[in-house]
Amino acid sequence: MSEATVRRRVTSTDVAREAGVSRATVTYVLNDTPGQTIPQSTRTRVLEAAARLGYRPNSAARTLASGRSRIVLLVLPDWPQEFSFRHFLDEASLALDESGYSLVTYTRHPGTRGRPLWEALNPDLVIGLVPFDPDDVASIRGCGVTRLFPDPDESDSADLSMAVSAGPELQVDHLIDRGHRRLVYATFKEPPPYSLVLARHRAACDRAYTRGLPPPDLERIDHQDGSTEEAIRRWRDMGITGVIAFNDIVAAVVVVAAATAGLRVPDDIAVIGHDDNQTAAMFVPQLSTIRFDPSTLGRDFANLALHKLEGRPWQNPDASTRVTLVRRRTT
Amino acid sequence: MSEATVRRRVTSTDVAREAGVSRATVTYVLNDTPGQTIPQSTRTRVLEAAARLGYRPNSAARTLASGRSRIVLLVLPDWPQEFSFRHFLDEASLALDESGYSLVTYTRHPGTRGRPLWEALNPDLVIGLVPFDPDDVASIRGCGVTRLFPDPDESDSADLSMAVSAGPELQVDHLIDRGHRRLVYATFKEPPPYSLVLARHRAACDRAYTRGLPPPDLERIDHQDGSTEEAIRRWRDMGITGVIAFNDIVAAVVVVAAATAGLRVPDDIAVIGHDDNQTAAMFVPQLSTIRFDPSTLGRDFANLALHKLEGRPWQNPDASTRVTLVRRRTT
DNA sequence: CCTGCAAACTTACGCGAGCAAGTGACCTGG
DNA sequence: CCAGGTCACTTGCTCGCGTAAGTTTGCAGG
Repeated sequence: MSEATVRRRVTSTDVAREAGVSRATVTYVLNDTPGQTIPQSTRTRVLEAAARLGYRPNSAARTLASGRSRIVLLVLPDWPQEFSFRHFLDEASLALDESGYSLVTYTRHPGTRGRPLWEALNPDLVIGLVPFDPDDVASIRGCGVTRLFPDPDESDSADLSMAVSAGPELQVDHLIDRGHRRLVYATFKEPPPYSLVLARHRAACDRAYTRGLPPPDLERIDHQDGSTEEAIRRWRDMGITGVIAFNDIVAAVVVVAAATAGLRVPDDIAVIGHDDNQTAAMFVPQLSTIRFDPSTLGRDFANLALHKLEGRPWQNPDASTRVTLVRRRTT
Repeated sequence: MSEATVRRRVTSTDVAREAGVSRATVTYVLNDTPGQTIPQSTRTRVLEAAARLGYRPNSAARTLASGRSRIVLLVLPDWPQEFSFRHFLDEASLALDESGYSLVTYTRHPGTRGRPLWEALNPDLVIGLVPFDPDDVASIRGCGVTRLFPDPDESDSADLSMAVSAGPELQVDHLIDRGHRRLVYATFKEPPPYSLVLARHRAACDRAYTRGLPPPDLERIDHQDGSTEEAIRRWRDMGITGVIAFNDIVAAVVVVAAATAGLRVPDDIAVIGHDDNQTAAMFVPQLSTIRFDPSTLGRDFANLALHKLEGRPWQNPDASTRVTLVRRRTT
């Protein structure tokens, strides 16, 4: 407790001296290294010394020596911050923490100049919610990261993407089941469609195809000018009656514009959102949308990471049990 | 380009061998170490060798040897829901990147168990958007981090908090200027008010005080049950005519509930949001709110960080030029 | 009484980079 | 012709930790 003249960081050497053992013993005790027999008395002596001095291992040194940083880097595409995403991250980082890993999130969009974060962090694993482009893969590999997901060399990309595609599939199914045959996919003009938009759109196209319909066009609307109303009239003239919205905000804009254009929702045109945003239930009319359980998805994610990191058993969970339809008043 | 038998990471030793110089020379060239005289010929030889081999310095080794990680950790009280926050982060990390630092964001809420991220990252600087609680300060210091902000020992907390308080101050001023004398501050019951909520509320209270009004109560509403309407009737009976909403979503809920309760907005009750959310302009009626320029704030933030890291000059920018009032139809 | 073996440690090396302190070679001024 | 100073490097130590390979002690079995 005495104030040292120079506030130097406590190292394992200090702990060793304090406990009256060698540095190696300290490491063995603190890391529970298997294959070492250490009596309880020594063990407690070391642990108490470490606690007394407030020892924190230097993560850089540990990473250098062991070759592992115990960091998982989650790369997010350009991403509107849905409220539920927080729960996803909470759950994922908690589950990873229990196994000694730290989760770091990194929002990266195509235009980014500058050094990517995986270069600064030496992560053991880099996970993208959507596939990486080839440049990024090369960059990640060049930093000595051997584990990444989705890994283009392993063709396992399907695993996590199911969590992305299940929602759009439900949207399409629901609209078809309500009798709609001609559909569009709507998103915002600004910001330009990023990878998550494209991934959801592709999933919707695939689903429409398997249900025997043509793939819905990707329509980019704007909520500033009047272009949305114009688009809606165009859709009506084309016989389109079902709108798959990228998210609830897009859905809200479409619904408002439909009213302005004199169309009745859902009779003339049905709209379904995605994410079950906080505002979705408050909107007038209340939005039909897709809800997913972020906590469970977070745990799924952590399990996948641990599978990649340590080869733990893993089976792809059934996404359909994680994602559900919420029908309200716009379909 | 030949496929090595074992894919080993390229080190500075490899570069040195390839360039025909010693390792020290490589370090000097790549780091532009001042005080070293290196002829252009050698310099290019080293740089070309590094490029040819695809050399990436090992950040753990560098951190260990130099004692600096070049990582800035930004601790957020809660996952940002505001769209504009992305621009803030983009701009901040870009500006930091130009000086060789990486920005890592970390969402930490009070209940979090598990190892905090500053322990795993060895950041050079930890910045919180709102003040840290004492436990966290101790934890951060215990990890060998000497620079943190706001630093309770330096009483400089005012600098960044102005970016937080300017919005609530504008909200209060606007309502007062519109003739409202009795105000409340509204936020959601779920999730429980976190530090950003409390910080904004405190700022509103301070402003009300300087304008000669009693501090507005912090009212926690719910958008699921009917409690909001009940609250609104209560407010009406108390003579409250102005509602300061924590953000635009809260404002929207209040507006909807006011309509349900039979009050006219803004005649019977005025509501002002915060953040100029994407939905704010689309809502019916369109929400009055607070807009701020996230890019400029991001650059301000980066400058503050560089000031803390390297003692660069810094003067507190005038927050009032970064934050503006957007009056629409709810005030 | 000696051998063998496990328990309970310690010694010593290496991870990859930064940096202080050398070390020749060359030049310049007196 | 030599002292002194730059240039252009290299040698060697260090950061804090993980871990393989010893080393000593105690005890059981033959």
